[in-house]
Amino acid sequence: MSSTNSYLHQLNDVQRQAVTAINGPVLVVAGPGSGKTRVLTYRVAHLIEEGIPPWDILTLTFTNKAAREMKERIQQVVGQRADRVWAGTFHSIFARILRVEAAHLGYPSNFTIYDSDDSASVIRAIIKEMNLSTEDYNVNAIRARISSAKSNLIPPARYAQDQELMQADLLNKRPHLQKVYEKYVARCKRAGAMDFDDLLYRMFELLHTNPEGVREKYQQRFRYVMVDEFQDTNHLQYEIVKKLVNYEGSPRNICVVGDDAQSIYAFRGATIQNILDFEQDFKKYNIQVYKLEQNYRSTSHIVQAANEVITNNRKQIPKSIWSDKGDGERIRVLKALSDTEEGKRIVDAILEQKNRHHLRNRDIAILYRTNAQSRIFEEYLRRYNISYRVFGGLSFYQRKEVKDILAYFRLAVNAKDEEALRRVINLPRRGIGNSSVEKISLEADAQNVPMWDLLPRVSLTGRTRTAIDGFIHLIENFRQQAATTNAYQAAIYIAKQSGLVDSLKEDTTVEGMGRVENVNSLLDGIKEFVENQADEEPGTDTSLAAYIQSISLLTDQDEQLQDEEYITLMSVHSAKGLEFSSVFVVGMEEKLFPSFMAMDTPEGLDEERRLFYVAITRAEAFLTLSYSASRYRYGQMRYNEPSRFLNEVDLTHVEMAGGMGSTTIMPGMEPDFDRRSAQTPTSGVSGNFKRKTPANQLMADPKTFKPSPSDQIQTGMKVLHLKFGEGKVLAIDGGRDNRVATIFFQGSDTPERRIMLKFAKLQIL
DNA sequence: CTGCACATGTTTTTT
DNA sequence: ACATGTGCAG
Repeated sequence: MSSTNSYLHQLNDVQRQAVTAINGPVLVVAGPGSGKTRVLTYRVAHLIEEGIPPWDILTLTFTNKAAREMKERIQQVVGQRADRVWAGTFHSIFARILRVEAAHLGYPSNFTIYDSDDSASVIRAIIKEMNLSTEDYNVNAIRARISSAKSNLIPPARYAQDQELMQADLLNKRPHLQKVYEKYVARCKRAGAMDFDDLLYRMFELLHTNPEGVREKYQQRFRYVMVDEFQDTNHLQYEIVKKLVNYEGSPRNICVVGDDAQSIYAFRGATIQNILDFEQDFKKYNIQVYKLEQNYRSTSHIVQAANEVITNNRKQIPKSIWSDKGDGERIRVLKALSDTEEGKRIVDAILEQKNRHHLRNRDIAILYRTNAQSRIFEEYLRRYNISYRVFGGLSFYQRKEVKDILAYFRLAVNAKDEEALRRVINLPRRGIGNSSVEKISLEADAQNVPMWDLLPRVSLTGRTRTAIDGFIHLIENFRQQAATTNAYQAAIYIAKQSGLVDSLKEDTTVEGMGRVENVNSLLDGIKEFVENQADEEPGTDTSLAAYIQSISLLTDQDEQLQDEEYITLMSVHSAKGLEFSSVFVVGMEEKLFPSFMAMDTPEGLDEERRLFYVAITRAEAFLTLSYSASRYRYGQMRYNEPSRFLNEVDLTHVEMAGGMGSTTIMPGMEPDFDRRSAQTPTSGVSGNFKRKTPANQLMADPKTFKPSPSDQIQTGMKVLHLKFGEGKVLAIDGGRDNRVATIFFQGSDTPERRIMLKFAKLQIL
């Protein structure tokens, strides 16, 4: 039956093998644009067609969007049965299970999920209460360290015994970090709250301690497990997966799909070691490995450039991505003198492309290393009247006014939630100031009870006492509402009675009105939630608690957009998994891309390079890279050198057109503010590139290497190149600002190379 | 307790 | 540049 199924004919040989190998462990290494999602979804569809009950299948992804798309695509093949598959993010699936099993862990089933801001706030309070120096105890650094400890399965007690960790903290002048960690965990617990890491950690704990045989329950439940973006999993996630599938007598029907070259989240604990470990761990169970190497997304120049770039990394799973879509356009490189000029040139180029190639806005993306870079492009896009959308930055749910009202909702659902309590106990002002809150907090800590429980009996008098009693009454009232009416009714009630909306309305500035607007759209969203839930199946949960749960794992990225026509502006990180006809990767400069934070270590640099790899492989047909000689950073003008990554792209893939500003735009559209930036337009395209070199062939010692100024380099000189070693300059040609040297490097497989002197690092010998 | 001036710390961030 | 947090005077 299944062999005649049409979906199998939509796959190439390797893809089909990966889809139909349903028994035993499978590792799929999937290059960019190689049909990874297709394989994953068809594999699930295939399982169902083969008679596996959908509810036996678990697919874990990283984003809600990926999970949703997968469900939709499975549905297209197998229809409604797709709804019964367990498809979701690690966090959402585990949260769902943890709500059911919460009692085993000493948690209420309506536990709150703390986001990163909540976590930071808890840590900040602990540092303050312990009277630790806020200078040495940087909140974000501590949060990262706690997160990393949890991700590596090191609870506070084990942390205390770990000499290496304790020693490192001591050296960083944070000897009490372990104590902060311990308190943090205790506080989350007593607040009935789990942070993002807890959703994983507690899941592991549940399977590990195995109360009343829950482990076996889920092992039998999930007989087929799949993991997407496996290169992004951290140690803890892999340990959970192993608990689920790697046990005595297990069929070990586990399929992981990933690409080591696209691992860009090492900074938060993701490790490609998991891919290597997976191969080892399942070796004896007849593991099958498939490599998807055909790229269906991009033309050859782009794919080959990507291949070249990534070979500069020290470690990787060998693979060769190829495309049969033809050479396509060469990669363009734009140079600008300032960040403003970069903005203008990019937007000019966008206009030109739109005209010449009839691209729609949605075909185009501007990708950058840091979100702060978006502003200048926004400015020009606005001026040119091109619609765009910026992704990333503050999410809707992170806005203050939204968080404030959500805090009331959270409190109505779980009164133990201390972060929510701190947020709203004096909002709007009701005369319960910092010192009172501090007192309650310290007392709660001493007695190890939630702050909420202490409110009635904490020794405060007079006005404050009255205010607190009023607050208790208010929240009790809200709890009542939340328990008896649906989410929308309760939300409206709370918004009014809390006084929050009224106090927001007092601010009649544009921003103030925007905040009221945001609260209103939140309320609209809740209304929609109630209606949708009611539509689903009669009897589904439309409570405020259910609403809070549904949004606490959502981000802005999940927002479904109509097919509006806009240009996409986002960080390279956010662009992973997406594709566009035309991609502009901007800010290709040292210290920016690669980031100065990651430049010092080889591992950091490799990750930046993978990030660049991700960036360029987003492009289907047109790829433009740009850099600027200077830009503002933290309010200060900085001068930057072009990114070393530009050097790693072979010249053959780059458009060398000397086209001086060939980016003419339609007459009459030239904005006059251009005159304000008194910059002369630079001559068109340029770049600094090298020819193909084998990776890891350092022929000069980087420690003693000192590049000479490029304008001193003349014909006949002996020079040293970092990668190619010693060479002789045979000739120099090109314009004054664009000199290209032909250099003969002895012993290289392609001894004669043409190198752009402007940036190439050469030392005169 | 509240409001304002000053100081501080800035990569990326699926959840 | 800019937002967010802390300290101090009223």
